[in-house]
Amino acid sequence: MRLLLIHADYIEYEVKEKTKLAEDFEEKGDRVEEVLVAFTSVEKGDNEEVVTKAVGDILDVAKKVDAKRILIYPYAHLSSNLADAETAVSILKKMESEIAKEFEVKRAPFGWYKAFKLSCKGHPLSELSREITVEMDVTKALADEKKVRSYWFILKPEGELVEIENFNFEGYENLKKFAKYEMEKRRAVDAIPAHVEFMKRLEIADYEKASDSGHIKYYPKGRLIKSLLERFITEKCVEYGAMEVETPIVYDRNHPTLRKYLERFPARQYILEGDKREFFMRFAACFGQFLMLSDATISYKNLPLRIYELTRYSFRKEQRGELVGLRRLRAFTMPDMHTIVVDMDQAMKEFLAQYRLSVEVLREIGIEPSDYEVAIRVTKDFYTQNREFLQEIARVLGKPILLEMWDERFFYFVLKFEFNFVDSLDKASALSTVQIDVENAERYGIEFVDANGERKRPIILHCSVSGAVERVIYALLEKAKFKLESGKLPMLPVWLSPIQVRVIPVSERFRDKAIEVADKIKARVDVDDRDETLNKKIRDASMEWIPYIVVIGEKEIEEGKLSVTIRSESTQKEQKKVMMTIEELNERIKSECNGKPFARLHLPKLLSMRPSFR
RNA sequence: GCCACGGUAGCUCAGCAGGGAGAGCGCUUGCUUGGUAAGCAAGCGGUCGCGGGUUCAAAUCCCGCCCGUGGCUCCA
Repeated sequence: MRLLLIHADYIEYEVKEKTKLAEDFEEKGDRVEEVLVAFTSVEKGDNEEVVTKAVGDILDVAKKVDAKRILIYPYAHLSSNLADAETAVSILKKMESEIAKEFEVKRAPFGWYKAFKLSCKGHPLSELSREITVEMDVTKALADEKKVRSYWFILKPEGELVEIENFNFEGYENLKKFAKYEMEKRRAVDAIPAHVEFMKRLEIADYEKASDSGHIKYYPKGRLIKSLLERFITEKCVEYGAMEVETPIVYDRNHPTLRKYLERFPARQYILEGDKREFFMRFAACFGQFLMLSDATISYKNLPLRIYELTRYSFRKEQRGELVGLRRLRAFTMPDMHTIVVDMDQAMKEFLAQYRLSVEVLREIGIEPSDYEVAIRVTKDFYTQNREFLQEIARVLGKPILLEMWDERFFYFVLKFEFNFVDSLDKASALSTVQIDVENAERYGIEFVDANGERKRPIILHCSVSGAVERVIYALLEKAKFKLESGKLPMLPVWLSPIQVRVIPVSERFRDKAIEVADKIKARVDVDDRDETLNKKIRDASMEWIPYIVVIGEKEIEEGKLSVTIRSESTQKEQKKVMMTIEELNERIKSECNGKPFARLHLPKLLSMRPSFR
């Protein structure tokens, strides 16, 4: 709603002509003296809360300027995002009746062309404009969330549930850090997270000042890593049985179904002005997929039914202070799979299967169960009814789990798990997650037909099998930091290393030979043909975390073998050098990358041809 | 969004009780043609984050804004 408030000696108006939207009005016009005129545009999405706020504002001003009465004057020209006429009239009437409780008030008719004369008093407060918006129902939603009470437990692998203060954390240091972080959310550190330095130095990614905060640019090496992860994660979901789809990135903010969802979750949306409508940018793929499912004809025979999308991007306008490197962004890429199932029994079976899938996906990416901690969030009711099921989950990884129990359900789900990575600064961030949603099938009108021909509401599972791809990269880089601290050499898994093999000629004379060898290696391989010393080139390759460094000179040519420095077996003190044939090297790399997608090098093969991006 | 600290060459940073804009790395050129973690030399390179103010004079002092990091908060 937009308001223009003018404190006037008088206003005089005369109705001229009806528009199509006009409300009934018998008189010719009116003259009101010593009045605060509230020129008002009712906008799309305005509701009772807006009325309350607007009335509060108008009364405030009226009292401050000592006006004797108020006139509500519908004035469309203050906004380009007007509400429909019916809503506008009802809102204006509501304002009138609310103000009438405290103040003398009149209202000019809606939908007429009117002539008016007005004498503005001209004192400092005599002309004011206001824009009244509601943060959806954010305040209410936040208040509701605060009311939900959490109880913290540790679920032991044998299935025993222990109150957190009675759990002995000896031998579970990481879980202790995580639990502490979750419950207290306090931590004083004075360091830049390790991955931020790595992502810049390795030319993976960097901040882009010309964009909004939390939007990142990816250099060729970063794009390559990200692309491989995206392909891998997508393949795993499709292999699991999901149908890949693609849905829009922006949605109507006032779409009846979506609006209810937005109100329920006080998100921080990016808002986009359309020609006629106002849009928000998606924060997950739920909307598009749910809308697609609500139009689908689904039989119980089709269930469980899974659809999947890799969102590039999802947008969340997180608070400035929350944004850090690749850990939390305002635009991120997330695998988002939704599964609809017949009933809670099937939901639990799927939940367990997707839990196992998430473990497997992270493990193949290079993130082991020892690298993360499991959290389960569950309503008290669900826990009480499904104790054995939760014990079964606890057995999968055989390690204790942090369990948060809510006395009532506030979110749309009754059960959720997350895998949380604890980084070098003891900060925890969620990777994989699955939730059992008992609310959105109803909201979106998603149905299936059961064996008796009756329409039923399914239960929906939300699954992000790896969590945001950017966050996976963050976890891999932070994990590399741990390696560095333990005296080993930091590196990425071979299948994700932008350059897998570097061939270095001992001198200019062996350049062509080096290129020839490089062409026989089946991997992402490049050749350091720069005019630098051998030492320098070895050092540079090492600084780039290249898994295999091959040196070519007289000796290698004579022997017909390669001198290979293997990073994963070297330490900061000593390099592991092995003589092997090209075939042996190829075989080794092949086995390390088995089952993972491969992308060719998308940088010039010769280092002399390659720019430095920073 | 709030509080604190930071932003100087492509990168990492020094200079900051006001008065010549610097170093190392990188880049270019020349010498060097090497055997497993930085060969030598010269040169190029800067609206000192942006905007305003104070001053004879501002990278340096003051105000506002932007970006980053930590904390608060938050994380559908």
